[in-house]
Amino acid sequence: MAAHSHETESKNKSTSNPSVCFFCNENGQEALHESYTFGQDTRVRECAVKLNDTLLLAKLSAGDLIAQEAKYHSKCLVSLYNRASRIEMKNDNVESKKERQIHGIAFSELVSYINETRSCDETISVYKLSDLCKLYTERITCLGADVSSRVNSSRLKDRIVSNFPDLDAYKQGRENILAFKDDIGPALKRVCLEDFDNEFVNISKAATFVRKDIFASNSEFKGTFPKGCQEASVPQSLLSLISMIQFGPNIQDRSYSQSTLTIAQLLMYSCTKKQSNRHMKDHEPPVCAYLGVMIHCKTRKRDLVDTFFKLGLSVSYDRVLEISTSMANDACRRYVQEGIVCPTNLLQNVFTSSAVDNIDHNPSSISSKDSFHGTGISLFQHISEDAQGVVQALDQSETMLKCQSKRVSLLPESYSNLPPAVLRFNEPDIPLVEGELSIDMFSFPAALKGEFKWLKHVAENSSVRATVGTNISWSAYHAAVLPDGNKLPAVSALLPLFHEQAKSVAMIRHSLEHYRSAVRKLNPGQTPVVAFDQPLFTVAKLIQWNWPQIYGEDHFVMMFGGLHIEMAAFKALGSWLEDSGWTSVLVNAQVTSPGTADSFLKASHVTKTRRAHQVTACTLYRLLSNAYCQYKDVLRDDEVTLEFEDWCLERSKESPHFKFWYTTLRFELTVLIFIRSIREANFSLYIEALSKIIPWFFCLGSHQLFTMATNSSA
DNA sequence: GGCGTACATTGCGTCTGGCG
DNA sequence: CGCCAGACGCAATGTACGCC
Repeated sequence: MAAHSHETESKNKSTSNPSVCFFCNENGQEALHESYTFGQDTRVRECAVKLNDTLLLAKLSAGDLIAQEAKYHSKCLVSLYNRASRIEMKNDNVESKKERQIHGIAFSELVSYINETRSCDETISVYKLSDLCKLYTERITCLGADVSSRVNSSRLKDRIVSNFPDLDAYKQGRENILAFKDDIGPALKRVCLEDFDNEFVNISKAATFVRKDIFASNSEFKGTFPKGCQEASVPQSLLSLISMIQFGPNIQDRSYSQSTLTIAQLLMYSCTKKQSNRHMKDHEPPVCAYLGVMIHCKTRKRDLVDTFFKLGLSVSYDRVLEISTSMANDACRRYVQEGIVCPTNLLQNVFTSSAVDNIDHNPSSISSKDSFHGTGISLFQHISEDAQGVVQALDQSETMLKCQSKRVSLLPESYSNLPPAVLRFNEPDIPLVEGELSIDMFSFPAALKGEFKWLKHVAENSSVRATVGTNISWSAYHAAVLPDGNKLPAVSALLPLFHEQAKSVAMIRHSLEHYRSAVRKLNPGQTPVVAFDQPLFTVAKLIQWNWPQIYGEDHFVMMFGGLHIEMAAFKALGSWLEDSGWTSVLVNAQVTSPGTADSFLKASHVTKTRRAHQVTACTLYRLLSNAYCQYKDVLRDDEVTLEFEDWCLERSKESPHFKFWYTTLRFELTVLIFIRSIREANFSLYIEALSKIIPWFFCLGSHQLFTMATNSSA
């Protein structure tokens, strides 16, 4: 292909002394040429490698062509080049179709460029072939084609001239110049008058070119940020230009960095037709909309959004409000259409549970006039590897309806209107539990072993300074042990809040109703599961027993919330440890102050209490294992060594003191397992741990809790 | 007189409809 | 699409009043 161009480069010269051709080893009829240039040598070597011609490679290994004073037939050389290029063609035949397409696009753009600049009076309508060639090559690179083989300029010239019949090619030295016949006169005159800066013309040409692309493309914000929206929102030429400015023209990979995308979008946003600061609504790239909405969402500060807007980084505050209103309207419209209030981030075909709680917002302690006692309903979805869930099918066509008013439309009346309800019986018939409550201890023993492993891990590692990677703390250890598949985060959503206080029959009934319709939509066939705190749980249970046909125990599962069970368990543990000297131990060991230690007994601060019990468990285990080691040391040879657990049981029989603290350790670990079962969303472990804890509620006087917890485990 | 409570005032910022 | 004025909301401060 490019063979002839090289042919002309190397000055051919017939030699006087007849010898043989380097390639065909014959003298032949034709004239022999001598090799003069290093370029030729390298090219021949490349071809030899490509063709895998061992004979030729062996000859070449003796030295370069010039040093060997090699002579050749031009036919032989050309045939070598052609064979090599054929191989090359075969290699990228798949790509060639795409390449040809890209060449076509680039050429058509070149033609339109010539047309445009010709009609424009400001620019000169004389084109250097080399410039056009450069532009063409650049455009091809932009479009992602390979330009390792040079663009053939004379062929390009022929193509251009055939497109423009009145375009003439002139030769001036080595430079080819193209000009329209009619324009020659004015062009020459202008050249004579102006000594313009060539580079600046190039810049302005590039700017005009990219600007045209910017105005041709459309990037209206549609309310969502789909994948790849940043690339899609800006023209390819703009991205290439910025990328070239940032990193130089030779970039290897075709993906753009975020900074390139951002700059391109900002440019796109601030391009205006006239000299004004008015933005166009159909030129609103994702980054600008995102920045504005994000800042407003996180800080709620008008000033910040305004500042960003004035700096040309984000959309205006007005626009942010408009976007948020139309998004809210969009959601409301969908809710009204479906008759179900179900947030769009929830997935379908995933187990969905919910929690109902009261919201107390009491900003001023002086008067509770402005305080807010509302109700919040949250939905939770537990995704795992085998239940990934599907995104809800939404009609994207109608999203972001143009709304004139900035007022948010209303939620469906079925949601916002609270139907009144009162209990029919204050002491309803409580249905008996059918069948017997049997719980197989399926995973609890393994979990207990896991806890002991943690204790052992702590005992082994706590003496040395903790390095990165040794997870001492209870939660970090178990998180590290957990297989990766179980670490997917849950999806959660909050339904619109209610002004009504939660602790009323009407409100609870209403929330049950709406949660149920959401579950029917998201995961049909699933039994609804709702978690409550203590006061609400009572109301929910009463509702369940008053209307067994609608909310009966076979229709709904009411759960006592995990946090409250945990608190109750710690309280039980507190009353178990009361007056045992546990608090004074904590104070003497300078773990806490006396006041805080006392608060652990009542579990008023859950996190602190949990931590205190974790520390206690570690210490107890350490004392235990020390004692066990001593026991093994003094053991006589003829006695049977007891296993750790058996030894513990044996010791418990002998010493009440030992039994007390061993029981404490077991209880603490059980509570920790319970907490872990919630965190790992392990339902069978939850049931088992709860059934282990419930007897404690019974023993330690908290009768109400006993009933509630039993209810929620049944 | 000190303290606690209820209500009014003030300053600042956001929301909203309307205008150019 | 951008800007503006008035409405509205919130929190801090000021003031009046009753009780011990």
